[in-house]
Amino acid sequence: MPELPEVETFVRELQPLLQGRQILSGQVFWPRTIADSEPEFFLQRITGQRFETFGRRGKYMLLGLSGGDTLIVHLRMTGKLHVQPVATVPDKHTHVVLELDHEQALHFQDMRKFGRMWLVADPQPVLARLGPEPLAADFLASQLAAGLQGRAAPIKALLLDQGLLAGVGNIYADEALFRAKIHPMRPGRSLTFEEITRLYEAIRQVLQAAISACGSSLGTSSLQNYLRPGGATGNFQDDHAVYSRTGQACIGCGRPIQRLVIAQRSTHFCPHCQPAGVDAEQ
DNA sequence: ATAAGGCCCTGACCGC
DNA sequence: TGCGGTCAGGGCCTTA
Repeated sequence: MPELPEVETFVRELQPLLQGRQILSGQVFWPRTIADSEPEFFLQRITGQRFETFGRRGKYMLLGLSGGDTLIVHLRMTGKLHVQPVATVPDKHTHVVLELDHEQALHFQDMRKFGRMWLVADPQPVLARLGPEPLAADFLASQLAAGLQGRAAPIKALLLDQGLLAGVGNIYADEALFRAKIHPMRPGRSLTFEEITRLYEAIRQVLQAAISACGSSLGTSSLQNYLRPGGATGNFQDDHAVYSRTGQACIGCGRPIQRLVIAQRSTHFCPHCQPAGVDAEQ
């Protein structure tokens, strides 16, 4: 599923394909994909604009257009953007097509139909609830500590809270907790500052490493899998220490990786390398 | 204010 | 082979 590293990879790889391209027309096949307006209005407003700038906030793609609007795209679980020849017939899971100049088209494909698009003059209201960017130069461990203060929920659940930290999802929450040697059930408020600092470093390192590897592709089919704009897979799944490795040997101690459900999300960890600790309330 | 559970979706997978 | 049930989960909503 696309998290911060996958969205960052999408933005980086879409830029050379889309920059300067003009939107000539469009079609919306699943109206709910357009989050904030009627599809007719969305298409009428986006037509004629060119892709100019390429950014990301959390798991949101921010595609700046020449008319001053921003096309915001959230891929959620199975969303993908692909640049195709204009003659390519959209498949049953393609919900938005934007016809571009140079005989090309941008296809939004999303088997699960959870993905959303917004066309806005000001992105801020859509992004208002997001917490700090974990890779920003001015993001500090003390901010993470402040966010965890007084929170009784398991640290794994808190890492998934986009208001606390923007961009971490199920995969990188598990990977960061393993690297920081923290049990996922630990209440947020029980973490010492030393542990929070370890977690802060682990989050930044694992996200950066995943970006360098162009993200993680884990699905069993091309519809479910995260695939880059050109259809290539990411490579970071080969470096996962715990995610989707239930029963396999821990890379640290050789004992089997275990699976828990926390906040309705599968959670993978090593009970030996990530001990619950005396402070854990469960 | 936080926390927990439901909902949206469809294809893969499992057991019979 | 066919079929029903379960699982996957990000963000938003409701409820306590």
